[in-house]
Amino acid sequence: MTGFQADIAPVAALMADRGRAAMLTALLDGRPLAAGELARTAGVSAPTASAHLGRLLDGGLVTVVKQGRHRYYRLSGADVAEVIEALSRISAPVEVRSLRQSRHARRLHRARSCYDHLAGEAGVALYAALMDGGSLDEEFEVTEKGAETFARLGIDVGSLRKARRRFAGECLDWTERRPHLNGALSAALLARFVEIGWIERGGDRELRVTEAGCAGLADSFGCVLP
Amino acid sequence: MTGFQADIAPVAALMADRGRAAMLTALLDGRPLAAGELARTAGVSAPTASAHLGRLLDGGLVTVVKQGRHRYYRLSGADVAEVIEALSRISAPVEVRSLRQSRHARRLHRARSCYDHLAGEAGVALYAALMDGGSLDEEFEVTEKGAETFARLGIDVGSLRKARRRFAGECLDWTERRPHLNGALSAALLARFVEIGWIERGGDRELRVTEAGCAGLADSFGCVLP
DNA sequence: CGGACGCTTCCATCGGGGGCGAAGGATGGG
DNA sequence: CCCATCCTTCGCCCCCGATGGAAGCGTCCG
Repeated sequence: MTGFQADIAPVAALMADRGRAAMLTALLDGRPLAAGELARTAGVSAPTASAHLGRLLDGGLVTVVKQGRHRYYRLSGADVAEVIEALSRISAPVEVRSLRQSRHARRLHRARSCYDHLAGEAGVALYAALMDGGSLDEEFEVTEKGAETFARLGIDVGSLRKARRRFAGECLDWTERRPHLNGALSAALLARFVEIGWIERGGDRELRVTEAGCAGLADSFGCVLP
Repeated sequence: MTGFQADIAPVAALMADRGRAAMLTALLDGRPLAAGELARTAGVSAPTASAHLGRLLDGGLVTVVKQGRHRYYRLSGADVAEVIEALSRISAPVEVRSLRQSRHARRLHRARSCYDHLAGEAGVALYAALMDGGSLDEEFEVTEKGAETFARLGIDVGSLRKARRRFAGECLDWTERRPHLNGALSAALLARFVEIGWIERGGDRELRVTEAGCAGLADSFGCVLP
């Protein structure tokens, strides 16, 4: 125990900047976040955030995964989270909008936008329902049954297919660690859900499945939300 | 859990300097250290160390107690120690002389010099034995029995009494949290113990009670060391 | 292919913190 | 009463790191 010597100053220095601390705190729950989001969270410009993230990366506090043109950063391990929590315990609490914060986190977990499509528990559940219910096959092609269902919702699968964008695919959901649906189809679904009042947009990526949406999703896709 | 927000950057900044980190690590076991010692530990000048300690004090990571012309700093609580330990876990280990370090700490705990007199477990035990055995009374005066014992050891109580320095008193032992003996008498005792081979001086405040010393202390004062 | 977007690299600026020497208080010893 | 010791304050220098604008690179979209 006593006698173990470690060079804590460099790691502490990585947490000693307000911007980096905000980023690390934002990553505390293990959910990966894109560089741009972290920049907004820290309230700094993109170049500054990039420099900060580079230092955190060098120091081994975070890891990065490239996905398309995004770079998702996450804490490198639970050890790091423990340090942040221990530090929080002896630090002055700041801005007691914690209630708001936690409510926000809970909502993001349940349903959020992944750029233009649905993610979170709801996204994963919908994807599972689409596959299990036979609306999509394993090649992400719309089945006859699926086409019928989508048409009934007012979604023109034919025009979606003409878009250059990928029609549909899997996207690993970061909070659920299970895939949700991607691509033009998924984007069209979310847009339509918002149009017909099944989903409401909140601030900051928040999405909320309405009661009508809950019933509609169950009715159309056999999708039951937790 | 999630949603708790704290301003960790300022506290982390206090640990982000190599010198301050060394000071905090040196204080990890809860033992108070004087500013000068901390300066040596950190390898910086006295003014620099003073500035660092001032910042640590402002930040609430350490507390200070004035004792004479010394200022003893200690960690303000177990919370702080936990942060340092958590940080150590994710930091690169440094200089694996940990065996030496821990041995040193153990020795200081058992017996060390408190400037010119004996402290640590041995110091506390000797003081208790002197009082319990009736060599000193409650006014720190030497009793008849005590005078005889001191004389047999070759200590001239009379000349000690002539010194302007305080003859004897209590000094709170920082590791034991119990008092040990202070003043001219205590200094003379330590000096004499070294002369007659009961105690050997080591580096860095270390003292070691020899086998002869163990027997002699038990014989002369009824002082048994743990 | 051209435009938009996300992110990074390069660059110049600039403020704050670390460093020590010298001097000033405070305390204790003789 | 003077000196030694311990620590702090003051003053100054220096350098690292934070910052954002402009430009470069890869990716996605149409």
